Amino acid sequence: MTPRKPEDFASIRKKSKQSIIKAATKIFAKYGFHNASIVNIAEKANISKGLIYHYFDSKDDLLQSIFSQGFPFFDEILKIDNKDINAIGKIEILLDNFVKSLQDNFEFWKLYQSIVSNPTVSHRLDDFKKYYESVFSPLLFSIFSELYDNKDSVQIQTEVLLFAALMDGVAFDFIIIGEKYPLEAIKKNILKKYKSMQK
Amino acid sequence: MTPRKPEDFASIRKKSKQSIIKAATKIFAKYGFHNASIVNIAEKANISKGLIYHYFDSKDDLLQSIFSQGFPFFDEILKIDNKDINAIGKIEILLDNFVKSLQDNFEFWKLYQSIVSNPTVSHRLDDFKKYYESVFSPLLFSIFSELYDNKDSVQIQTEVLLFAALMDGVAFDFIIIGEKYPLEAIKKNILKKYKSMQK
Amino acid sequence: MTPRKPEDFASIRKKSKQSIIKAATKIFAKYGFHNASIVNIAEKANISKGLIYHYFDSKDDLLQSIFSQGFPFFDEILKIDNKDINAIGKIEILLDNFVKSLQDNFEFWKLYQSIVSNPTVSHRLDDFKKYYESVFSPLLFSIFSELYDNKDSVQIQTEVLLFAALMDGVAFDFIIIGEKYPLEAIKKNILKKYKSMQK
Amino acid sequence: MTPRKPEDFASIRKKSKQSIIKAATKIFAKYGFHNASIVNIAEKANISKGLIYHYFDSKDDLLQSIFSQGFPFFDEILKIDNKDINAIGKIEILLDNFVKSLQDNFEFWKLYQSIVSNPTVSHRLDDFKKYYESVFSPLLFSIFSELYDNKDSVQIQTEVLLFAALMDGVAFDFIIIGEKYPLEAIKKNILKKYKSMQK
DNA sequence: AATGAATGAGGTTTCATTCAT
DNA sequence: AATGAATGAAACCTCATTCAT
Repeated sequence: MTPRKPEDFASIRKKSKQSIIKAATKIFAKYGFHNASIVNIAEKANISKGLIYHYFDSKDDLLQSIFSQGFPFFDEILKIDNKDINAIGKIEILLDNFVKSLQDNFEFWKLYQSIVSNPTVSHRLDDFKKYYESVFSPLLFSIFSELYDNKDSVQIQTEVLLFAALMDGVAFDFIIIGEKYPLEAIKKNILKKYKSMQK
Repeated sequence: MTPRKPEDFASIRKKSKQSIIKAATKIFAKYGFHNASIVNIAEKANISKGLIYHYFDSKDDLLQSIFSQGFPFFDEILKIDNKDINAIGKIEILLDNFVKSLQDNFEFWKLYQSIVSNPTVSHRLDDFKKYYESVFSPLLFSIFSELYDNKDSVQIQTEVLLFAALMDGVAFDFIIIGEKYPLEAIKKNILKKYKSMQK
Repeated sequence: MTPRKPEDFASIRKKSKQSIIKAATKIFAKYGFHNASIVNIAEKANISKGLIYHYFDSKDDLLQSIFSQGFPFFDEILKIDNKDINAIGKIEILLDNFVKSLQDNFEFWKLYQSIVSNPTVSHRLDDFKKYYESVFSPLLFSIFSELYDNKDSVQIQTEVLLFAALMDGVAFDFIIIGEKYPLEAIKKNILKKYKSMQK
Repeated sequence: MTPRKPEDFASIRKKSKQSIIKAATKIFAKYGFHNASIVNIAEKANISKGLIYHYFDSKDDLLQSIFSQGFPFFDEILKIDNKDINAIGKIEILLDNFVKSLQDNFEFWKLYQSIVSNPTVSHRLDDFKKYYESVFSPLLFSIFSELYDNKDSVQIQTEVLLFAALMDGVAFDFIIIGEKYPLEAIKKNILKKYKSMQK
């Protein structure tokens, strides 16, 4: 019965928020933002619905918090530790990270997709998308600049968009089709194509 | 003065249904299925909400009717008149048709994307998706079989999935980004890549 | 192509009204007033719903018209041709007529019952009920006055109410239970009871 | 300050549910099931319409709940404490209980009557009617078996139906006519008739 | 921090009624 | 006389949010 110290409260608070975010991600991913009810989420998190409003201002705020917490998922995709590696090597790492993230954070990306396609709610992702743009595009641009060193920047930009479209498309199909989608085979095929282009 | 004839009624029906479907496609695409209200649609179509229920059983039925009417959009993408053309030629036509359809039926495809990503409503697309599978996959399979005639069927299938992912990704990005997305440049780049692989 | 004479129009009009009333009685009896829709009735009568409003002001008016037409059903129950018959004889005829009417005009009485029990619509029956009161009560009063000639008018009135309750109850149960209800056996039993009381 | 305990919630729930059922019984009885709106009921109960849906799944469920709660009303009619009493004594108690219940639970029986006569909703009473059949019929059968010990079972059954019809008819007329209906006088008259038959 | 009772705006749906032809 | 397209009031129901405890 020792009184809790302030940092205990903070940690409890943080833990509670986390468990709500986790439950909400699952429920939003499963039912879609609109069909997921606050009660669903509360049940999944084993708390009362009132408590959700203790931690989040609104259902919208809860959604936004999920994506605020999602930046690390994104960073992991882009993590290339060895800087000395060449362009193809970087693409390989990128693809590896990407496939891994799709599998590990399936629900998060599923939710992301359903939100980004939903015109009314997609502005909730603006920060996330801005961050994505600010980090992902430059990285890809540098990689493809190295890969095709004789091209002009418009052409490089097209290559970047094409690669991005490919990743988005793979993610899209994987999320819709699920486990049966041969992620690994496709990853290898993509890599092979970029390798063959290099020579 | 003379009472309306059955064919008059039929034409009124057809016209009204079409104008509702048109308005609904726009509104659903703009706001998303759940955030679009029947009143929104009625206002867009300049009719009363009651009339919508005169022609469609429910909001769901209206959505389904939109996709039932969407098969032709899909067929147009796959239309390859000249059968004597080679694999690359077919891919080129396919890409041309695809890009054209994305531009011409932007709202339809935007709606399609938001629905397919929406877990709760996506089963409304089952017929559409089945049709897609039954027509699109075989066509791509035959094209890529010709293109890579030394590969086994699993590899061909992977090529098919890759091409499909590429198209889905391009559609995805175009729909999110809009007019600014360089569809034409990307199309040409894709085609160039497949051409270079052929040799 | 001889032009129709005025009386033809009148007769056509009458016939049309009749067929609507007949259909409406069936549909109202089957679904209840509120759950019966004008479209149901129009379909049953093989006409358009608009035409119903040509003949009747409203759904309510249609209901009222059914009961306005129902007086003869009621009169038939009370028809006792031979005036020289004694009280018991009259009761017997009354019961015979009553049972016959329940069977012949089942739907009408079923509708009557559902309306009379429905607080919101029952005032539509006021005329019918008034007529009932004005004709039925005096008749029963005279019969029971004869049957129990030594009783005072309050006692006679109680006998009248009891007999009425018995008939209402039999009708009620018959309508709910349907064909299986042993109307004839019950009729005979009632009659026997009144006969035994006579002595 | 201290949060509410589970038993507090339970008591709030019980109280609220009861007050809704009470209000709903009144409103349904007054306007009929279809003409009674959820808002009417909420106003009568001095709560919001949302709360009704917090406790009941639907308007239909609310109706059914009323009848689920009505079994005790029914049991009270059949309560005959003294088993040593003879058939006539039992009939007397039955009639007393019946008249008392009609007066005490007027609104409930009025609602019952309007529902049982309403073809579309009457199946909501199936449980209630089954219970009625399973309890009421056997009791009456045993009473009339004792009263007319020389009769065969078909005749006894007819007597049972006749008595039931009489009660239904009395209830029917009382509910329609209201306070002015001389329930007591009629009850006495019925009893006298059965007594006179006994000898 | 925690609960769940209570609210009410807003959405879908029904259907009697009107009206142009 | 006849049709059925078109209207809109009114009903049911959902659910994010508030609040007393």
